[in-house]
Amino acid sequence: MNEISKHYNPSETEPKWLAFWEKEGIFRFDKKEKGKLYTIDTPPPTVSGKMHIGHAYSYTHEDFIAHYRRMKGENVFFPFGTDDNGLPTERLVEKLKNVRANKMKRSDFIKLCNETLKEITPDFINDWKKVGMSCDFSKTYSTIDDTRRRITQKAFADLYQKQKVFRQEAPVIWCPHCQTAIAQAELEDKESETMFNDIVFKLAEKNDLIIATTRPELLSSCVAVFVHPDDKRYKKLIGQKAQVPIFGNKVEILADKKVDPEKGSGAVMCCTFGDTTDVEWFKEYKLPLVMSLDKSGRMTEQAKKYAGLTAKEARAQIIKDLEKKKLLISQKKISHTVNIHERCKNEIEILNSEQWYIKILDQKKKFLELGKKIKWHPAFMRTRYENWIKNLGWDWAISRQRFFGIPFPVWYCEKCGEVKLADVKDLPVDPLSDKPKGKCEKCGSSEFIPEKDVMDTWATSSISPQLALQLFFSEKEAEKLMPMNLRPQAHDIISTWLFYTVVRSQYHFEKIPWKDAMISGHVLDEHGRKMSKSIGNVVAPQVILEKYGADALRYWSAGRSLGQNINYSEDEIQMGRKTTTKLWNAARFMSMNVKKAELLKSADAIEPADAWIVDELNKTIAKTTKAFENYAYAKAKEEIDAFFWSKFADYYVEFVKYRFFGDDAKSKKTGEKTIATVFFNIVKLYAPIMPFVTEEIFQTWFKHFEKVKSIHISEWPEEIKLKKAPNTSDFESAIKAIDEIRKYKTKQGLSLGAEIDTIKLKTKTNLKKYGEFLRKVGRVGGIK
RNA sequence: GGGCAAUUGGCUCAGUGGUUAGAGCGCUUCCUUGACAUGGAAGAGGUCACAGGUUCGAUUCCUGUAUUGCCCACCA
Repeated sequence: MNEISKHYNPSETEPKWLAFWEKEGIFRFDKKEKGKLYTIDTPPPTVSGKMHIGHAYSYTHEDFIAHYRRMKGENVFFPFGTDDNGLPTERLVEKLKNVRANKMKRSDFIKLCNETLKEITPDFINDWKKVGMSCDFSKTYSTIDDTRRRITQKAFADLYQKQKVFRQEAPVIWCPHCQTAIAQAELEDKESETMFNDIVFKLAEKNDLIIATTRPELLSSCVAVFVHPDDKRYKKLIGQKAQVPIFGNKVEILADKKVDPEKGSGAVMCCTFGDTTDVEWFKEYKLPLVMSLDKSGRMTEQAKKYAGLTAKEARAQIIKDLEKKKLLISQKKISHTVNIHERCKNEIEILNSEQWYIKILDQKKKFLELGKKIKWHPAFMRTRYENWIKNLGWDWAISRQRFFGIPFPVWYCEKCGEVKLADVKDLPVDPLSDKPKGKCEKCGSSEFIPEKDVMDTWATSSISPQLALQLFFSEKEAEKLMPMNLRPQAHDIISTWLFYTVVRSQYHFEKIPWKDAMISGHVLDEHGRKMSKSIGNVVAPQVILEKYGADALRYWSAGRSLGQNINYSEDEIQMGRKTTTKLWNAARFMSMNVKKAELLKSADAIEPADAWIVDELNKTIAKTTKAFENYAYAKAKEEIDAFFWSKFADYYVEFVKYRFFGDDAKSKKTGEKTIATVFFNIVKLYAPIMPFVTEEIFQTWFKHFEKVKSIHISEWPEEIKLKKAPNTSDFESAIKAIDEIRKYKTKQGLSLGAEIDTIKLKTKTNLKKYGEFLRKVGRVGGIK
């Protein structure tokens, strides 16, 4: 066995087993296979070129569970898909190909998107394979493939028939850069500096009213002025009119409690629309709509002489003009937070436009109830879900004025404007190239205008259970499989993906989407800071894989309990690699001393040391199993580590050596069987966390134990029951005696292998029956 | 401003209403022991963020404060 290297080499082993698993279809899903079905709603990652460390962290978490369930004998449905439609893909393609979507022919751009995806997706998915994900990669889906288009459009039709979607002209959050409507959940905050301007509004009386604003360019959209009803300064002005500077029109002064008397001058102009408060006032006081900004962020005709300027240009010009007219009293620099679009980082506007929405505001209570029916791991994540719902202020806008997405299966009657929905059996359709069947149900016209908008990517990914299940199941079967067993994901998308999936599942099936949700935390750098390109502290999982292998990466990933953020730690990854080496060497030790591994039989008469290690193993199996049942993979890892390093390697291996090198054939045989049995179980326990090294060891030494092709479809360890096992209750004191001998040798500067003559030990327990054991293990001539 | 989480030895993390609070890394000393020096043994090192409260007793429960991370609100 000398030819077997002392060090385990993941760069040789990992590709070998990846190829083996693929070739043998170890993780291929077959719905006819025996075992209880366990279904996982795998997150389809957004195609972004490369897997990042956060992906590696959270995806391995769900993979631990998938491995465990599979070894428990369940038929694990663990699909894989990529989320590759919508704005993120457009952004990526624009970046990679150096193009701008709105400067190209729509069809050319879509073609380019499809081609680019074909180019980059296989490599992208490959990273997921390399970390050892046990998904069925033989059949994957893309959120924009034909089947997913059909499912998505059909689901839209379902919502339409159930009156859960509606089209409405209303204020909507708009990204002038992407030139599309976006949803509340797609906003991010950005701290920015701006000028707070005090501007004069003339009153009928002599006094002027000072208004503080950061957005003077919206003066032309000013439809009212608000003050606080209890503000003594302005109380008597309520109901009067104020004159908008430059534009000269007069607007009413109204009172509302939302005004903060402390802020600025305590009087605020309401524009359509500067912010969400404006929208509320617009609705509440039925104010007129005056839009000064168009969809590209330029001033409209409403802005008179400023028309055509960008908002920024107009702001500068208006400030100049106000100064000239002495209507600008003062300016001060302030820092405030603005909303930006998460995909492009540009400031958003609120515009009035016609969009498709999914109704959610009227069902808040229901969604809160549904959240209680899902088991959250960890439990506190539910609170985040609830907070989000409680604070929702908008229905869910799902239409996007973009190109690369799933089209709405809808036309509009040219004469009366009535919606014409596509026939379900014709789906998927593209209304731009396909024509509707039949006539307008309202007016009988047969002239239609196609819907140009596409759906937002969340409108597709929110039905991920169906997108994935229908890879292997019929539509009917898929519906019956709701709720699925598990939704794994990271915590940052509770307010989007998780919430939206609950919404869709309720509307389509009146069910929760899954029984359990496991929520992973984020990866921070070594010092607990967020990883970001600008700080330069980003760690690429590909580099770790190359350097240390997937098992080591996964070991690190199992290092903190579910839901907690983790600091990136090279030390911990090295610890993972050390563990693979240690396992490898334990296997070498076994193979040097055990010709052919055999398992213990329940009738085997074992010795105290054997009984002790089997007993410890049983405890470890019980604790590890319980931990995995509770998604506590970190706890599981800790238990296995403690047993393997501190009980098995540090003690048992030493306990059994003298038997292997001695003449007592029977004792030797029992030791061989015990070490094989215990180590085989250790390898199995580690398999979910470190699938590669455990497979290597299984295939090399333990394959004959079970008639399976891979450790990953072998049976999960169960308690080992032995009829003739001696009582081990006093064995701990024998171990203490060994510790004493070791201590003595260490103090004397002797090697632990050194033979010594006699030693005196003080004990409470009678250790006579362990006399030979202690002498041999401790290499002592005599013990008193 | 609201919410969630975290705060335990130099570092990264476990853990518990009750005798001396654990592990790994790092550190010190020793050991080339017939699996492994990517190893082994022995050891130093902590008033469990801070302040109150509940309790016979709190690191563990409650309240408040501080710091960090995340989510949300604010954006006139």
